Parts: sequence; structure tokens; C-alpha cells
Amino acid sequence: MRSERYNSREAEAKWQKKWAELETFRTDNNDPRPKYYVLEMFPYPSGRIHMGHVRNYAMGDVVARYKRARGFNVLHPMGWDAFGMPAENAAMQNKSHPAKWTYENIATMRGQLKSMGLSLDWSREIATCDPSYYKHQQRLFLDFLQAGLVTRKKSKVNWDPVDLTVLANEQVIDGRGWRSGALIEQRELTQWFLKITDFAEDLSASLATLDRWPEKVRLMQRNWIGRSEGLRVRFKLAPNNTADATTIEVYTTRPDTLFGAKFIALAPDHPISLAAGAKDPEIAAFIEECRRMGTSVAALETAEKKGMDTGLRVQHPFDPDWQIPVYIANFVLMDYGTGAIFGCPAHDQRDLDFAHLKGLGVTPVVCPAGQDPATFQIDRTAYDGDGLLINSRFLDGLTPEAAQDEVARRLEAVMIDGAAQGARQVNFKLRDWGISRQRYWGCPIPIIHCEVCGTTPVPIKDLPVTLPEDVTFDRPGNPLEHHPTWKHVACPSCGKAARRETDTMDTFVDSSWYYARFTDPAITDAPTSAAANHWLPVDQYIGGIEHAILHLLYSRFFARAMQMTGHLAVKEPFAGLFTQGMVVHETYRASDGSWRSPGEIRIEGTTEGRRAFALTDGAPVSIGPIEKMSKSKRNTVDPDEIIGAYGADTARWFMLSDSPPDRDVIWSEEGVQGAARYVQQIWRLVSELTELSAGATGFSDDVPAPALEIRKIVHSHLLRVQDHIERLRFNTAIADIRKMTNALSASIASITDPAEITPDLRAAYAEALDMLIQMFAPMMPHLAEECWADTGHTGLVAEAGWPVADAQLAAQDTITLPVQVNGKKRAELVIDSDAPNGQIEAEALKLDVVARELNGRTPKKVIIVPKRIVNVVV
RNA sequence: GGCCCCUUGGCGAAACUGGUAAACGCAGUCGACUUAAAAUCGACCGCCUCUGGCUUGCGGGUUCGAGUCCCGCAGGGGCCA
Repeated sequence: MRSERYNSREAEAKWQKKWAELETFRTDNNDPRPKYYVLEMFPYPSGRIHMGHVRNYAMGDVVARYKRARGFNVLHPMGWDAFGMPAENAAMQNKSHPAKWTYENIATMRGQLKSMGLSLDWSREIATCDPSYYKHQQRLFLDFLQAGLVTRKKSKVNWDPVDLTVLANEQVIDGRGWRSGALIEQRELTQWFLKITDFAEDLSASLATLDRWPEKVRLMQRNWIGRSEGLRVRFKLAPNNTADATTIEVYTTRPDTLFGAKFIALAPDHPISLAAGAKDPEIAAFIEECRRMGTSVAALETAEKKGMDTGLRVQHPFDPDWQIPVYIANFVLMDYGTGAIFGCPAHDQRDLDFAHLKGLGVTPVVCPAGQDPATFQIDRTAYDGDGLLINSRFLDGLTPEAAQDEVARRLEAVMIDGAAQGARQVNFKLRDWGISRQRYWGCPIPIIHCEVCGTTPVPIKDLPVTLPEDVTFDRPGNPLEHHPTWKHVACPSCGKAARRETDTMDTFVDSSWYYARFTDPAITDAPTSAAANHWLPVDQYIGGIEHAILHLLYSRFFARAMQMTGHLAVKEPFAGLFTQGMVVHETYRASDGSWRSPGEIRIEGTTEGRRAFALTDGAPVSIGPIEKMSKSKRNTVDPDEIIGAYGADTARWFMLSDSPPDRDVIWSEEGVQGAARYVQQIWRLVSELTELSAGATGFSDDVPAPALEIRKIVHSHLLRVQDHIERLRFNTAIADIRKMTNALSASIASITDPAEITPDLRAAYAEALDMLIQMFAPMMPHLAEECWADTGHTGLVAEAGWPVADAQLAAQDTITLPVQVNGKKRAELVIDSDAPNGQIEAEALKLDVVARELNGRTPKKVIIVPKRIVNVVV
């Protein structure tokens, strides 16, 4: 006996158990069907899943279940991005251990994800903090080292003197450490780097091949890599200079503006600056002042421009008698280009500001079209557009592009001290990836420092280098450094007492290759097997836009490095990328300014007059803007509570239905209730269709109108839903499913006499019933299984495949064409869909309204767009 | 400051390559059922001077035809500075 209302709680638990028992979603690497790899960005085990996860994984699951139904061997794994600072912070606060905290969170979150009914192959679950994972990461590090993709060099870092740790730029807020609040110092530390710049050219160029990535993400990566073509130019120091050097080398992307040069600017830590500082205490003080400003590029740009004359002068490359002053400037970066620039104030805003500051003069050398070269002046705004060269001797009249070429050509031919004065160079903004972190909860870098042998790799047979478990977090700094014994080891090469590297790897390393590990997660002797080449690239990767640059770029680098070291055959890990929008919610604030959670308030009134009150004391609460769900603003909704109250299917359906997937979705109680109502509506419709289709046998040779109508509705909607899912337009797929159920309900309601139910109609309802269940199964899998079983099927709908749409049935016999007169719609014409244009024109002109509009005039022309529109032009 | 994106009813939105603007839903109004409520069902639901006219942030352009393409402006967002 079937219950009136669908009980999601019972049904969801039942089907999740069934899928687990039958291992429905376990994927066999040797399955002969075509492969499809769906991956959602794996979560950080922060404690509990949030609505953003629900949205991300609901989308991925629709794709996975849909592709499985379409006959693909689908890989859809899940794991944990499990290393990182929050575990250490929690350990400090709770006097616990990061591993305990992390694994407890994983257990909780695994349970939560399972309650969503995701079609995941849990047998492939990995956690990056597990030695069985990071062992292979250490192996990759050693192979990269051998291949020359790892370096160790001094680098400036943000140093927190209280926490005794290095901070990332985004952890420095207003010059202070985000945790300690201490003033951050710039320190030079020896750090490990992965040489991502070796692949800069390819990482930039190959973006063009990623045609299933959002254009926005490709653009962001392109800008980040920052490829530019320019010229290295060596300026000779004027003969009477006191410097030890004889030339200053600059990098410029605008060699065409060389005749507009007014100064040379050096980075404060340029060797020539330092040498000048050594001789002149005033210069030394200025360099020290620049250092205190911070390293972030944004900080440099917004800071007031400052410079100091070194007293040095260089000769213009094309005129030895023309001397140019050399400044040390706070806006020049040592690690971009050569750490020195020449300034052309007329055509670069920064240079112009500096020239005004120092009174260096401005000479325009590029004149825009339509301006008179004799009078063209630059005042407060530099001109960086196109035009023709002026005031530039032999370059006059050339375009900037031609002038750049000419300057390069001439300077390449001039030799100074055995080297060309000018050399063309491609430059990148991209820097090598510093992976050293002075933290405990990360992957140990498998290196031993020996006083005799130097930095020595840990032999592969000794991997993994595991983290010691007995660590304490009661004092600042790196617990690995404090550990009494861990770092003391024998040198693997000479056997003498040596010291382990105590830096661990940036957690971005962990997530740069997990997609490859999922393809064969159990192998113990290598990071990857041939399975990786079978499965990769990932066909559809889904995650947040916040990873548009770093994670995706690092992963692209890793695939290339793994290819170079024989661990992978592909260089692009993600063929298709989709970036989903956030889950946002209204915010609520009490009169004292503190935030209130949605569970602590009640809302009165509708639309305009909505007001909120605290549940506890009825005090008014102001309704604030809709913002990203966050703990700090307390506008979060707990997925557990939603799933408990409404069921996973309702939560999934609402997440997918309300907004396009790449836009933000507003979580609202009304919206969820609408989805819950729809679940019950389907339940009733399925019950009615089951009754009407009882005893259905099959279609006759000539299906009569009412039954044919049902078939047309179902097949045409199936085609559209398919198309929408393929293009990840889940919101419109859902709209079409709802439309189809509306049409089926209307059809059932129109039956007044049981005699109308012919065998053909019975068969049509039977077909509609099965197809409907199969169509919503990817979104609401539990409800689908319950309905499928309830309508007499023995197997799982998850195994049932995808229904086949009959395009002929879906096609329309007659169509309604709008008829316009002079572009304004005046009438509609119902006509056979295959009617020839001549007939369409004749019938359109015969329409009363059209005849009235024409008022006896003959149409100039009649435009007929097949199956679209008729436009009569008078 | 530069580059990119967005702007459609009260709200979320739909409209694939230029071709009936507002599908599907949320909220709302009215009605049916009910002692009542919930649930459910039915009707309505952009604006106006309403047999017609207008409407996709604002102004212009291209076109037989513009939400869609082009130019300018305004507002919002993102990335890089």
C-alpha cells in the first residue's frame, strides 16, 4: 500500500544503503565503455559541509548520473584537501592534535556528503594528509628535483616575528599578521621553489586550446602569467662615473619611446643601488625606507612615488653626448625584468608622475592621429595609445611597432664589452612558486641537509618521510623545528650526522595532482599508473571561481612536470571547467549591530513590508543586504538541518533550479518549500500515471490524437532536458521538467470519462511515466528510485540508462508563425510546418489584420524566416 | 587607473546562431474544498489614457526586424594594478 505523502527520510536512507550494498557507483578502470571523468573541487575538512558544497556537488552529481545513464563509464571520486593551517590553529586552541581534528572532521563531513546521495565511488577516497598520499607527493618532488624543476634560493618573505612564521601576502592585513597582529618584517629566507616559470610560455599559449573553459578564467590566467615582448637595453655609464659597473641593463616593452627617456630608475635592492648605498649613508637610509614599505605590488603602486638621485649618469644609446640621470625608485621591483627601467614620462603614467615630482621634463615621442606634432603636449595624463613617432630622429614617422623593431635591430648590432647592447626578450610576470612553509601540518619536504654532502634527497626507498606524532603547539614557530629528535638523521650519502629539512610544502601542492591520484588511488609503488592516461584529462571539472588562478595554474604546471618526469601523458589536466556561483542569503542585524542567524529570527509581512524580529525577545532586527553565506555574518543555513527537514532531493532540486549555475543563488525558505511541494506533486503524478497506465500493452500502428499528443509532449521535452543538461543549464532543464509535469497533469485532469482511456493512451502514459522518472533521476535520485520501484521495475533507475528520444515525434506538424507588418507583430498564422514559402506568403497576406494594415498597398517585400517569422515590409 | 563582465515584471529568471520579450518558479490577489487551518485544486498576476498603445538601465546607430550587434553614458561586480 502506497502512502499519501512521500517520506524522504525513510526513502533516502533506504536507497543510500542499497547503492552502497550493490556498489552501484564503484568504477572499474577496465570497463570497455567510453570514459567520462567528472570531478568537483575536493573540500577542505573544516568541520561541516556548507551550502556551497551542496551546490557544487549537486551539479557534479547531475553530470555524473546523466553521463552514466548515457552509457559512459563514469569516474566520480571524492577526497579531502586535508593539510593546512586551520588544523594547527585548532590544535593550539584545543590542546589537541591536527590529525585528530582533521580525521574527525572528515568523518563528519563524509557522513554529510553521503546523506546527499551523491553517486561517488567512495572506494577511491583519499586524504592528502595520509602518508599513503603524501609519500607519492614526496616522490614527485624528488623527480622534479632531478629533472631540474626545483630550486632553492633566497627570497623575500613576510615574516611574523611573534608567530615566527612566514605569511602569504593575503595573510598580511595593513602590514600586520592576521593572527598575531604583529608588525610584519621583510626577511630573506632560503626557500624551496618549483620552477613554474620554465613552462610560462606554454602555460600562456596553451590557454587557447582550453575551449571548454570560461573565457574569464583564461583571461585571468593570461594576465597573471603576464607575457610581454620587449627589449633588454644596456646603457653605458657616462665616463666620469664613480660606480664599479660599466653598464646598467634595463628591460622595456616600449623601446620605441627611447628618445623620450628622461631618467633611469633602479630597484632599491639593485646591486648598483646597494653599491651606491655603501658609499653614501643618505642613499643607504633611503633604501632602508623603501624596504619597510612591504612587498606587495599593490602596496607599491598605491604608495607615494619616491626616488633619490644616485648622482650617476648614463649615455643615451643613440647619442653618447646625451646624459640621463639614474635614480633609485620605490616603484621598481628587483624581481621583474632586470630591476631597472628607463622612464619615458610622456607615455607611461608612473614615469610621468615621477618626472613631475623630480622636475625631469616631458618630451612626447608618439603623436596620436589627428594631433599636430608641433603642438602635441602631455600634461598630467600620459598617452599610451597608438600613433606616429615624433621628436625621435631616425624613428620619426614610424608606427610604434615599426619603431620598436628598428630600435631592436640597431641595438642588436652594437657591441659593448663583447655583448650586444640590445637583446629582444620575452618576459613574464609569473614568478617561481615558493612552496616552503614553516609549519607542521603539511607534507614534509624529503631533503636532508648534510654539512659534507650539501642538500641530499631522501632515497626513494625511504619514503614517506612521515610527520612525527608527538608534537606540541605550546610555543610559536615550527613544531618540526622544536621536535627533540625528528630532524636529526644520518646523511643517506655519507652516513654522518645530518639535519632534516623542516619546511613542509604549501598545501596548494597537495591539490595540484589529486585528480591524477584518483585514477588509481591504491597503488603503492608509484604516484600514478597507466590508468591516469586512460582517465585524464578530467572531462568536467566544477568548482568555485576563487580558484581561477592559483589552484588551476598550479595543477596545469603539475601535469606538465609530471609529463616531463614520466608520471603522466597529458599536459592539460582539465578539458572542461565550470565555475559555479556562490550561495547567498539575507543578513540580519540586531539593534546593537551584532549579527543574527536565520534560525534566530522570524519574518513578518510580505514584499515591501517585510520586517524581522528576534525569536527570543521579539526585538526588531534589521534586514540587511544579501551576501555570501559566512560564519562571521551568521547568514548561514546548515545543510544537515535542511536535509533533515526536507530531504536531500529537495535541497538538491532547489539548489539547481532557481538560478543559472554560474550565478549566485539566493537561499530562501520559500524557495526550498517550493521544491518540497514539487517533490510531493511528482509523487502524486506518478501515482496517477501508474493507475492510468496499468495493463498497458503497446502502441497500435496508428496512434490516435490524445495518445499521440502525450507522446509528443514527452519526447520533445526529453530532447530539451537532454540538451540543457549537456550544457550544464540545470535551471532550464528543471523548468522543462516542470513544464512537462504540468502538461501531463493537465492531460489527466481533462479526462472526464474512463472510456477515453484507450489502449494507446494507456501505453502513452506508461511511456511518460518511465521517461519522467528517468529525466529527474539525476537531480532527485532517491525519489526516482522510490518511484521506479513503486511502478514495478525490478532494477535501479540508476542502472536503467537514458530514455531514447524520437526526434520525429518531437517535431511539430503545424506551427504558429508570428506575422509582422513593418517589424511590428500583427497576427499569427497556423500552418503546416513543411509548407513552402509561397504558400506561407499567400496565406499571410490573406489574413484580415494584414490586409487591413496594408490598406490596398502592395508589399515591398515579404521576409520569411523558416519556422520563425513572417515580416511584410510595406 | 587599465582590462573584462553584468543591468529584463514585486523577486529569482527564460529567450541556442538577431526573428512572438517575460517560459519555469517565488511572492501576491480572488475563488473552491474545510467548523477552521494546513495541504490540495481553479482563475488572475509588466505598464498605460485598454477594440489600441508602450515596455529589456539611459541616449544614439546598423537592420525588414535589436534584450541579443556597434558607439557613448550611468549604476553594480570581478580581475590586475
